[in-house]
Amino acid sequence: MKKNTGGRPRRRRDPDGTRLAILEAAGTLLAKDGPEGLSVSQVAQLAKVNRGTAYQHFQTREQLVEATTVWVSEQLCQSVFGKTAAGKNADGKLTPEEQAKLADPRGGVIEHMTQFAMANPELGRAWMFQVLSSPQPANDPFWKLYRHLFEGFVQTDSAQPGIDVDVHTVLMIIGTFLWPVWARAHTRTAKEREQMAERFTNEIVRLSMYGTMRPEKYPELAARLVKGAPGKPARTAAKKATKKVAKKPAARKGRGAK
Amino acid sequence: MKKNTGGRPRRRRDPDGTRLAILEAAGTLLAKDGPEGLSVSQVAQLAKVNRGTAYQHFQTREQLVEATTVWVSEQLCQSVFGKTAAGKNADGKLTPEEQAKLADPRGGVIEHMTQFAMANPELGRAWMFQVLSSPQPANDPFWKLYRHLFEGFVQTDSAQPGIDVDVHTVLMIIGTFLWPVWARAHTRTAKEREQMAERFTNEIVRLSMYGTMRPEKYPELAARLVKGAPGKPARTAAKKATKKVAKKPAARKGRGAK
DNA sequence: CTGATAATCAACATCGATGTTGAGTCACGG
DNA sequence: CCGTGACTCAACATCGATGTTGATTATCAG
Repeated sequence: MKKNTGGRPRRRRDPDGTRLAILEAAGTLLAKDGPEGLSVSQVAQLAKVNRGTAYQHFQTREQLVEATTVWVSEQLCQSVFGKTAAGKNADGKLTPEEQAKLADPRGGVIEHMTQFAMANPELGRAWMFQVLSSPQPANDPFWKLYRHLFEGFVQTDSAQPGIDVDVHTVLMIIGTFLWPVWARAHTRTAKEREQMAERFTNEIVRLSMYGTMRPEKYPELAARLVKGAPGKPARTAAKKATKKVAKKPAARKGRGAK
Repeated sequence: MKKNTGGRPRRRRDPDGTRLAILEAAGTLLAKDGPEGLSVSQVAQLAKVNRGTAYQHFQTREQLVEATTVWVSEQLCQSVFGKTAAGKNADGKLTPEEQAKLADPRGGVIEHMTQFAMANPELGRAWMFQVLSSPQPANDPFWKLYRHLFEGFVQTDSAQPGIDVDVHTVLMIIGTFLWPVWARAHTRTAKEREQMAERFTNEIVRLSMYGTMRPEKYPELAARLVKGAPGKPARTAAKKATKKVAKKPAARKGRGAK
């Protein structure tokens, strides 16, 4: 008993396309409002899809958020690492090519990440929201992959000794994705943004090579570092990370009927 | 015509205390849900205050969020920097003591920040949400203060040449506040958390002193760095930051009556 | 061409959140 | 001792968001 009275023409039937449209819209809004701020209505509106259709693809708001976060993470993995070095070499050793790729500021992972982050600030932001909201940020596939690559580099003799892999993963990943947020606020043209990206990779490389402090100016600090900090060995310390698969359902705030 | 029928006993009259309770509750929830996920109802419930009371202190949800963010930032400034080095020496030059304080890993700003961040992961998280949601992250007082201090350090001869202050500010601030999020997920006892804090400061100091890559392994990279990147001078480049005070009202999603 | 399948959508019932109002209650100054 | 004003709170009206249902229609297999 329902004719298509006015309104926009019925959407062409294309399940996968619709699903993708919904995910993209959800990603955009995720970047704007965070996981708790996301509403199915807004997503549907932005995706130019009836809200009911969204519920056809994702049974509940929670599931939509969930699906969107893994989709975002997949996008990141895909775009930054491609299918190269995805699963193989899981023993922690890098092939020489991978090691070179990681370190090289031209065409290496760092530049790749920065480029992608600058080009897709929304995805990066959405991903950060997700990380901030997750009880186990390090379970994220992108996070794991990056950490794995970097750990491989650390074990080569091109790396300085005593690097803490986890601290570095936090610094690099987060920095790379937050930089575009900062840079957006200080640029107007695409050209400027390109310069910002370069500025970031340059500084990362500079930092990686020389740090920020002149060691000769801090003799006793340097002495303390070589023999390790008082309380701890200060080694790479990849600590097995108390697994504890706490997968709580996390009852939603309370909106909606039955 | 309203008696106190059942319910909890009326709250003792204490405006400032109430206001503070609301702000603290709001801060906690801000850390959990982000600015868009914050609801006045939840805040009131957590603060053990009637929802109407919250509206007495903050006319609207938006204003509550706003007030909470500035409060969080103030807490941060207060706790990390104290009232030392707040406004004076705004010319960018650090006194020798300040410079020493900044750099010293024992009792310096870095350790201070890390300690505070580890002790108050919620505040840090709330602050990060805020930064992520703000169109102008660098306008945050805490951000400005940290940047100012670091810039002072960069201009001393204890610093390596060519440091990009903005990139560093992003890395350090964000890293410091995200580290506790990661660390929380991997620790159980307070002792462990203390070690995590130390691990972070140690790595920051190590990174600052030696970087991650052995320069001798990357001769042509090193050569490129000293004479600057091809496209740009790659100098300190503190770029005057297009002020543009875009203070948009940012119309709320649309809940609520009239 | 035709019936089955499933994607799309409008409408419904329900609920929580917002912001407002007016009544109760405490504290303090005169 | 008694207002006066600030503070606290319950109840109201309204609106948007959720999740469900059943009608409609595009697409495909036979």
